[in-house]
Amino acid sequence: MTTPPESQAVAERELCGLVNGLAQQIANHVRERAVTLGLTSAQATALREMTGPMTMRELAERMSCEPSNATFVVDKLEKQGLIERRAHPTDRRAKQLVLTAAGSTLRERLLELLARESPLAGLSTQQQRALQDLLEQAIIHR
Amino acid sequence: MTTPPESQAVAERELCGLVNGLAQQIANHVRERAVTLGLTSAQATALREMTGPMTMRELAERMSCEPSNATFVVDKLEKQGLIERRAHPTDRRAKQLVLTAAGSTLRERLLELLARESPLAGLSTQQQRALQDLLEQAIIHR
DNA sequence: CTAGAAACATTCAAGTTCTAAATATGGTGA
DNA sequence: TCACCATATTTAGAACTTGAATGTTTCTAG
Repeated sequence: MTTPPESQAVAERELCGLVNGLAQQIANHVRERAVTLGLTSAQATALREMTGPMTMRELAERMSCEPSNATFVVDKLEKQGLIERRAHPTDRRAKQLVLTAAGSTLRERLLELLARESPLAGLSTQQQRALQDLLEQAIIHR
Repeated sequence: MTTPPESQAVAERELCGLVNGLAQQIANHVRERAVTLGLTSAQATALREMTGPMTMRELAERMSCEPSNATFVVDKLEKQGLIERRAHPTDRRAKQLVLTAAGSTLRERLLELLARESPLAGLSTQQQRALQDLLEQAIIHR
């Protein structure tokens, strides 16, 4: 009992739509929480991804954007005193990004807000695990 | 055997990252195909969502964007002769969007391109169904 | 039947995000 | 050393987004 390739394509299209829909919901969720802290979405994403000291390139990759884009965002965060660009200890080409005390504090509050009413709350822990497995396989196998 | 709420939050954060990652791959996939047809991502999305005559508002919703944004995109498509704004048959406030012959042709080519090397090809048909179920549940229950 | 509220589309202003190309500087290996 | 790669930034231009305001038209409560 195979599915005709025609409706297969339709199903994949709808599935892409669902993935985008959920991603959109997540993005909205982030944005809504971010504005209450005076941040844009990208700034919030950057803050969230700052799990520790890293270079511009690393941050750009974690944000899945171009380095020039990361420069723009970090500029804003630096102006707000949330992040610092230091000389990289071993590579003089690179900068080392470090959160300031204010940045760390704000990051904690952000993570707390993001955890509330998560867009994934409609799924049980088992279902979240299943979803994770499927997404990992989809992302890796291409 | 319950999971501590701490690591639960971490897991959800990672899952959000995966969803965003796959959405990004899909978006890149669309963009790469779109440029070969002289379209931007948003224009391609609009074309893809034009399954038939509809109003600006309907299109905006299908594109999950603001109506003012849809105006911007439709302007471009209209200049390229791919879409037409007609008077709505029953509501004089609304416009009815209709693809031109060129628009229909291009849409077909776009759909064909999008179906090739889909970002979801790493999943079997069963897995795609499972993913669909999970995503629908996540999106609806919130 | 009429006045007020709501819906549709557009415009405008301001800002954010993105790509692509160019630049300056520093590292690396033949 | 010298040619090549990597890091970060700058710049220019475009695309995208939001939010508010506007002009029509429709709906609806009274």
